[in-house]
Amino acid sequence: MYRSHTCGELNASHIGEKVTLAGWVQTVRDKGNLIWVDVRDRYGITQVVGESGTSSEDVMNGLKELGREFVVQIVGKVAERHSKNPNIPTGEVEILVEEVHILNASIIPPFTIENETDGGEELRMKYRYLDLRRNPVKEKLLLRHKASLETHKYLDSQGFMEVETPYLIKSTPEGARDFVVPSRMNPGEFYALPQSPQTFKQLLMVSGYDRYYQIVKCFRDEDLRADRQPEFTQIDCEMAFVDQEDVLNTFEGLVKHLFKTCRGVEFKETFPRMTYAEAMEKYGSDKPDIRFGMELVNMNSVTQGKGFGVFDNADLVVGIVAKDCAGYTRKQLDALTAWVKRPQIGAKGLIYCKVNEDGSFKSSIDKFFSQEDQAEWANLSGAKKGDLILMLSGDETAVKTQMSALRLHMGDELGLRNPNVFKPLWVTDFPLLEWDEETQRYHAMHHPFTSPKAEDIELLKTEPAKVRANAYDLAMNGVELGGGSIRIHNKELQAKMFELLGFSDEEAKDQFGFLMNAFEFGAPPHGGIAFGFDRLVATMGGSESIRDYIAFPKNNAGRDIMIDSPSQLSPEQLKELFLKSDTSSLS
RNA sequence: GGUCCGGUAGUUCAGUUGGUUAGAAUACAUGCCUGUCACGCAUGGGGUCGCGGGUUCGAGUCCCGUCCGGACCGCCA
Repeated sequence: MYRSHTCGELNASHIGEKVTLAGWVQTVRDKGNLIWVDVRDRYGITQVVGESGTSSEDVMNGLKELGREFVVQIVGKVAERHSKNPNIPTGEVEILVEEVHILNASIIPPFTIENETDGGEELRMKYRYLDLRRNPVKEKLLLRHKASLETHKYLDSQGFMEVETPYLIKSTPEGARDFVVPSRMNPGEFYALPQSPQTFKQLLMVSGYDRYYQIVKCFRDEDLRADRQPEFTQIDCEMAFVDQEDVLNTFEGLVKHLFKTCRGVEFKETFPRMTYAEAMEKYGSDKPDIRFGMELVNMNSVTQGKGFGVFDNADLVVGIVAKDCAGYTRKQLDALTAWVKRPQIGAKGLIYCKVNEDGSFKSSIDKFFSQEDQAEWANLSGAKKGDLILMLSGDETAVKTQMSALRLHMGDELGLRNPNVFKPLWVTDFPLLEWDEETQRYHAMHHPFTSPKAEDIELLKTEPAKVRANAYDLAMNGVELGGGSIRIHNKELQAKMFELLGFSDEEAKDQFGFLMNAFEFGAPPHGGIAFGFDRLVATMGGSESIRDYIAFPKNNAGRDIMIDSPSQLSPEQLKELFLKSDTSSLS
C-alpha cells in the first residue's frame, strides 16, 4: 500500500492516527532544527514536519535531501499544528514524520509548479505534463470532466443513445479542409477524418435511432485561433420526428442543466431569440454579445446629403453610443481610430461626436455639421449628455463587421463583458446560401443538408440568396457555442440543393449517393445540433481561449511543441503508403 | 497568403541617444536559523542578448534577412 490517505483529506478528526501519504514535494522550508515539507497530489497539500530532537536523525537527513517535485512517501502521525493555516483544507494538521522514502527524484522543473507560475506560455506547453500539475489547469480539466459527465447524464435521461461513428471516412469538397490519411491497402487512395459526424447521424435517423448523441472528436485542417483547434470536441446530437421548436427546447434544457450542475448558474427564463437578420442589423454579428447594449444605429438619414463626401458616398453610416465617454481625451480617441484602422479591422477612419454635459456637441467633423445636425444624431442614436457617439461608414457588410468589432472592443474597455455573467441567445433563420465571390457559386451557409424554410422554397428558383433556412445557432457572450438545423429528408429536395451548390448529378451521386439512397428507404423528418464542447466549457469557465481546457493542445501553427508533431516519415513508411518524400516542388 | 507584438541568466523581465565589466526579482547551490506556510538572513555560481548578414571606431540597442512564440485578418459547410 503506497498511501492510506490523499494529501487533501486529513483534518482535525484524524489527529493521532498513523498515516501514509504519497505525493510530490511542493516546497521545503528548512529552518535547520525544524523542517517543513508541503506534499502535493491531485487532491491537495499536506504539511509534514521533522523536528530535531523529536524526529530521528534518519528522518531529518531524509527531509534535507528532498527537492522540488521529488516523489515521496511519508509515514507519520497526524498532529494538530502549533500555528494553523486557514488557507488550505488540511491547514489544522500536520504529519510528524517517522519515515521518509524517496520514490523518485526530480530534476529542477523549468518553471514553478504554483498557481501563479513564473512560466511563460511556450514553456508551459513544452512541459505540459508539469503544467497540468498546477491547480488552475487541473480545475479547468475537472470542469471539463464534470461537463462531459453531466452531458451524458442529461441526454441519457432524455432518451438519447450514444453511438460511435467512424473516424476514417471520405473526403468531401464542401466545408472545411479535410485532414487526410493515406490508405496502405488501397494505393493512391485516402481516408478523411470527419469534420463532423453529420452524414452518419442522419443515417442513424433513417435507422430509427430517433435520439442520438455523441461526445466526439472532429477534425478541420484550417488555421488556428484562441478558440479554434484542428482537433476539437463536439456534443453532436440528432433527433427524428422533431421540428425546430423541439430541438431548441431540448438543448436549451441541456445548456441549463450544465450551467446549473457545473457552475451553479441558473437560467430561470427561456433563452431569448433573435433572427439572423435582426442580429446583423442590431449587432453586425451572427453571435452577438448581449451582456451589454450599445446597439448599432443606422445614421444614414441624419448624416447624408450635408456635403460630407465620406458619408454621402457610403452605403451605410453606422453609429454606437458609448455611455459616459464624452470625457475621452484626444489621445484615447486617436487610439480608437488607430485601432479601427488596423488591417485586421480595416476601417478608413473613425468619426466621433461628444455630447457634452452643457448640451453642446463636439465632433471630429464640426466643419460639415452644425450643432443642430449633431443634435439629430444624438436624438436618433439615443445619446444623452456625457455620452460619446462613434461612427463608421462605407460598404454595408464591411462597416457592420467593423462596427461589431469596435462594439466588442468598447465593451471590453468599459468593463461591460463580465466573464461571470452568461447571456445565451438563440439566433434563428440563417440564410440557406451565401454567394462566394472566389468560386462564383453559392455555398451552403450551414451545410448542404439544411432544409430551406417551407415558405421560402419558391425563392430557390428566383432569388436563392434570399432563402432562409431552418438553421439556428446558440450564441453566448459573443461566442458561437453550437449550431444546427432541421435537415432535408426528401431525395428530390436534396438533389435540388446539390444542384444549386453547383454539383453535377454525377458528383452528387459520387459523394453523397449513400445518403440519397438512404432517403429512398423511409427517412423520417429529423434535425439536430452540435455544440463546441471546448468552447462551451471555456465559456463556463469564463475564458475566451479553449487551450487551457484541452489537456494537450496545439499551438497556433498547429504544432504540438511537447511531442514535436507533426513530423516527417521515414522513406520506408512513405514508400509503403505510395507517397513521395520529395517536397521540393512545393516552393 | 497577410498584419501586428515579442525573443536578454533555469524562469519572468529591465536595459536611456549606439559607448566602461549586461542588471533586478525569482529559481538554484552552500552556510546559519525550533513554528514556517511567498519563511528569514548571509554568501555564491549562472549570459552564444534566438540565428545569419550589414552599418559603425564601437551594436543587446540601428538596418536587412531568417527561425521560434503569441494575437489577429483571410480561412473555419
